[in-house]
Amino acid sequence: MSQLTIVDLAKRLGLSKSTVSRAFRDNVDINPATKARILAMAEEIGFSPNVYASSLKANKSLTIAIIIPEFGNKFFSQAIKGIEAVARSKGYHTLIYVTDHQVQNEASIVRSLANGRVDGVIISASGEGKDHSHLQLLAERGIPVMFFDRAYDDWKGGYITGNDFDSAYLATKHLINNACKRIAYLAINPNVSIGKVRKDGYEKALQEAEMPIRPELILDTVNDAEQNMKDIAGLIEQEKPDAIFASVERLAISSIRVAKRHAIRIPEDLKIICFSCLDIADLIDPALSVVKQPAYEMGELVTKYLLDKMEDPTNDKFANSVYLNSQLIFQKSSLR
Amino acid sequence: MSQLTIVDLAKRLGLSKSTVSRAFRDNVDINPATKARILAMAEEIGFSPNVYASSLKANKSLTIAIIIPEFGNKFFSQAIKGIEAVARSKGYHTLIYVTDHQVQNEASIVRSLANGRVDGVIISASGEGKDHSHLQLLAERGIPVMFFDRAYDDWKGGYITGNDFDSAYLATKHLINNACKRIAYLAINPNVSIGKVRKDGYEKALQEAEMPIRPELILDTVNDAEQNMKDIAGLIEQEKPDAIFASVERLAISSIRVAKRHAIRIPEDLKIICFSCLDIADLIDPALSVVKQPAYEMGELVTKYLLDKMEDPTNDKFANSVYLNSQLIFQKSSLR
DNA sequence: TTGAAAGCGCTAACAC
DNA sequence: GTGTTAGCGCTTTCAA
Repeated sequence: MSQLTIVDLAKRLGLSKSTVSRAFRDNVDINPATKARILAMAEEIGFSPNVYASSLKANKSLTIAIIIPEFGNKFFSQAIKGIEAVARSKGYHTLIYVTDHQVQNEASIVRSLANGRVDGVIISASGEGKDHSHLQLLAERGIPVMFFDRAYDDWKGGYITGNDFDSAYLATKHLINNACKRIAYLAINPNVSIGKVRKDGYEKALQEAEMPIRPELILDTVNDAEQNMKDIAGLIEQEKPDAIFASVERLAISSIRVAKRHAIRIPEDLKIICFSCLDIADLIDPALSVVKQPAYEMGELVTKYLLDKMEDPTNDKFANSVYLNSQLIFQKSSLR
Repeated sequence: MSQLTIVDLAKRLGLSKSTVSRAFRDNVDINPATKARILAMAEEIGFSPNVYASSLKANKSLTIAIIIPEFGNKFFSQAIKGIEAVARSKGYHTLIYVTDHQVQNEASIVRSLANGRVDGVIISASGEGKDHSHLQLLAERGIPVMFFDRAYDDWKGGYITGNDFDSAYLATKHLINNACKRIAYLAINPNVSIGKVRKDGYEKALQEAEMPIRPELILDTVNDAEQNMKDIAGLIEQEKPDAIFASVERLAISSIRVAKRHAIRIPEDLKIICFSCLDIADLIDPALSVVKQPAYEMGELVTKYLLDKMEDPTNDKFANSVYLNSQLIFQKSSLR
C-alpha cells in the first residue's frame, strides 16, 4: 500500500538516493558492500524501483506489444507463446491486443501505443482497408514494427512468415496427384498478404498441370462461421468440387461440418487439405491433411528480429522478409 | 523519432504547458475553443501525452497482467480473449505471461510486477509448492489480485472458476450410468484447486453409487506428454479400466492416442470424458464427450471483478469465489 | 480560463 | 565510492 521510494531506503540506511539508485543498476561504481546492504534492506522491506519513473527517465519501457486479428486457433497461441518466451528472457514485457479482424481496432490500438508505452510492436495484419496510416504513427515515433504471418501488401518493413506460396503450390499439387479435377479454394481476404500468396500457389499448381483456374471454384469468405458454412454448402452443391483447399483452418473445419451434414464422404467424394497448426489433426475423422506452419518458431524469430531492430533501427537487415518452412502432413482427408 | 512534449505543443500555440495538459484530461476547466485548438494541433503534429509521465504522476498504469500456466488449449485462449476485450473496453492494457507450470516463474513474474507496472493481476495458478509468498508482495503493494480456473488452496481472495465439483460428479455419474465399473481418473497436480475439486466430484459419484475408490485407478500426471502416455498405457494394461475421466483435455488426447496405438476401441472397450473447451470435440474420432467451461465468460467476469476491486479494494464482495456453470456434452466417446 | 511552479520517483552528470 | 542536483514529461494546486 505504502509507496516506498529510493528515498525511504536511503533514509533508513543513511545514504543518498543516488547511491541507492546505483545499487539497482549494473555497470556503475558502487562499493559491493554498500550495494549488498542496500539490496538486503530492499528485500526486507519489499522495495523495488518504480518502473514508470525509470521508464520516464530512460525513455524506454521494456515493453513490446503483440497485435493479432484473432485468438481462435493454435497458430496464434503458439506464436504468442514464442513471442512471450523470447521477450521475457530478454527482460521485456508483452502487451497483447486482439482486433477481431477489424482494421479500425488495429488502428486505435496502435494509436494508444504511440506515446511511449512500448518500445516495439509485433503485428499480424487484421484485414483490408487501404489506409494503414496508423503504422506511419509508429514510424514517426521511431517505434520499430515487425509483421508476422499476415502483412499488408504495401508494408515495406520486416516480415516473418511461412513459405506459403510453395506450401500452397505443393498442397494443390498433392490434390492433383490424388486425381482431383475440380479443386476449390477457400480464400480469406486477398488484401492481406497470405490471402494472396496462398492463392497464387494454388493457381500456379493448376497452371502447371494445365488445369483451368475456375473463378467459380474460388470462394471469398468472411469473418462469420455461419455465413461461411452456407457459402461452402452452396459451392459444393453448385460446383461439385472434388477437393477443397482451405487457406485457413477454420474454413476446413466448416467444410468438414458441411460435408457431414450433407453426407458427403471425405475423402471419397471430397478431399480436404488446409493450413493449420492443429495438433490433433490426426485424431479428426477423417485425419486432416495440413500445411503446418512453425508457429512457435515464428513467434520466437519475429521477436528476436524486433529486439535486434530496436537496438539498431537503421539496419536494413530487419526490413527483409523471412520465410520459414512449413511442414506438409498428408493424412486420410486428402488421400486417394 | 523526435520526442514531442506538451511544451512543444504549448510553444507552437503560444499557451502554457498546463493549459495544454488540461486539453487531454476531462473534467477540468478549459475553454472549449482552446481545447479544440490544442487537440487539432496535436492531431496535426501527431502528439499524444507520454503515458509514463502520466502514470508516474497518477501512480496508476492503466495496465493489468494475466499470468497463466500454459497456452496449449482453447480454454486459456478463450479466457484471455475475454480478459483482453473487457480490459480494453475500459481503457486498460493487458500484459501476458506464461509460466509453463513453473511456480518459480510465476513468482519471478509477480516480482517484476510489484513495482507499479500494473494496477491489478489475474492469475491462473501454476502449480504446487507451499510457498506463495510472492502473492504477499502484491498484497503489500495494494495491487488487487483475482484468480481464475486454478487457485491455490490457501488463497483467500477473489476466485472465478467453473462448477467443477458438480461437473466432475455428473461426468462420473454419466459413466456409471453407461455401465462403467472401473473408472480411472487422470489427475493433475492436487495442490492446485481444480486438481482436488474435480477429483472430489469423481469420488463422490463413486461413493454414491457404492463403488469403491481404487487408488490404483487414479493416475497422477506430470507436465510431460510422453511420460503421461507411458503412464496411461501402463494404467490401461495393468488395471484394465473401462472408462477414463481426464481432468484436463491434454490427458484425454493422450489417452485416445494410447488407445489407438494399442487397438483399444473407444467407446466399446474404454469410454472417455474430459474437461475441455475444444470446439471440434464432435469431429474427433470418436466424438469426444466433454465438460465445457465457459472460458470466454470466465475471462470477462474475472476482469470485471478485478477492475471493480481496483476501484474499491476494501469491498469484501470481491474476496468470494464465483462458480460458472459448465456444459456437459455427451458424445460417442462415453456412450454405451 | 489560464499560467507559474512544485513535484511524482528515478537517473546521471558532476563534484567531492 | 558517494552525495548533490538538475531534470525526464506530465499534472495540479494556487494565484492571477
